[in-house]
Amino acid sequence: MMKFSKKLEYALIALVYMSQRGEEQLTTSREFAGQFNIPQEVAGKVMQSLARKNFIRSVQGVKGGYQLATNAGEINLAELINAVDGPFTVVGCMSQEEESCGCDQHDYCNIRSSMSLIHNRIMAFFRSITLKDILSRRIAGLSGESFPVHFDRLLNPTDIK
Amino acid sequence: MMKFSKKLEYALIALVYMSQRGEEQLTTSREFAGQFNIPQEVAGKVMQSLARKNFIRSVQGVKGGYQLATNAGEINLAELINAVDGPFTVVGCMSQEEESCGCDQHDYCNIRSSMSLIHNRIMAFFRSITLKDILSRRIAGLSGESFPVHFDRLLNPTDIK
DNA sequence: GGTAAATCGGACAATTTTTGTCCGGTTTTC
DNA sequence: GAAAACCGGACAAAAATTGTCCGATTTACC
Repeated sequence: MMKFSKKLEYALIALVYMSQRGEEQLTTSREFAGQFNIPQEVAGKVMQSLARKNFIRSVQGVKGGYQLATNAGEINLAELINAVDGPFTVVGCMSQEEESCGCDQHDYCNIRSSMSLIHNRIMAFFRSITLKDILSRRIAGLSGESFPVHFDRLLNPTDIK
Repeated sequence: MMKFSKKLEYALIALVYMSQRGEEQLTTSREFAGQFNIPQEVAGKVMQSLARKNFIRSVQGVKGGYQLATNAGEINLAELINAVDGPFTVVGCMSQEEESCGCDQHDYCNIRSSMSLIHNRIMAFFRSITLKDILSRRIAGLSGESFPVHFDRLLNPTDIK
């Protein structure tokens, strides 16, 4: 429940992978798929999504491949989710117009305004996480202990638009 | 993608609904289902889940139904998700032991530690939202404007266990 | 004591979403 | 011109979600 999609995982893995080999390096979807045991076609599509949003640059033809965009480090998780999975909604009626909503019955959406709030919060959270954050967290290493500093700014109320 | 499940929605609606009619009031699953146009059996099962975790109290037999537990207001969203949908994981390998993970290949989990961090953050966020919060937000009314004060404490680093 | 209304709980069916596959096209290097 | 790459649509398979069915138990009331 509420799991990240595989496509998103693949996209993150790809971006991290490409970050870790030089900026200039070209990576083919085939190579990426091989390295991480991901179905080639799927890897291809994910990278295409990333290219469409200019998170990475595609080079066609033999000797082609993908290359990290300049300041890819600033890509945030919200953009990434949107690029790869389409719009994120914690609850169905988040995207629609005020009244339509799809859910029936009178008192319904009991919950709507709170859900909207939660939705905004999570969006703000995702917006605040950049690829650079993800990268540097890994460099900082290890799993168990206390909370790394550069995550501390996440989700303060002013982030809400 | 990453949507809350219907069961969770139903559970929230139920708890809010029950909160809004007196504490002592009994609510049958049939009545609840009717009010909100939810399939009876589903409504029943959701309420059973809630009862198993003692979020609500069940009274069997004719004239039976469900009753809000005392200080139900303190139930938090994380508990609720767990009760209704089972354990929450942003990414597959979150629940397993260190090594098994399920994902193959060498460099893999590129991403693991960052995902774990994100997972913890979201958990902390959900833990910090109580039923009371959801309720009062609704009373505070309206949608558009600035952020209500009682949500401000969410997600500061010390929440991480 | 029997009947009806309610909670329980398991098995299963239907639907939707996610994930992966296939195939043909275009671009470019050699 | 052939091979290796990106591109993109249609579709198939698998998994998860959602909903249905059925029978059992508990209890109020006649």
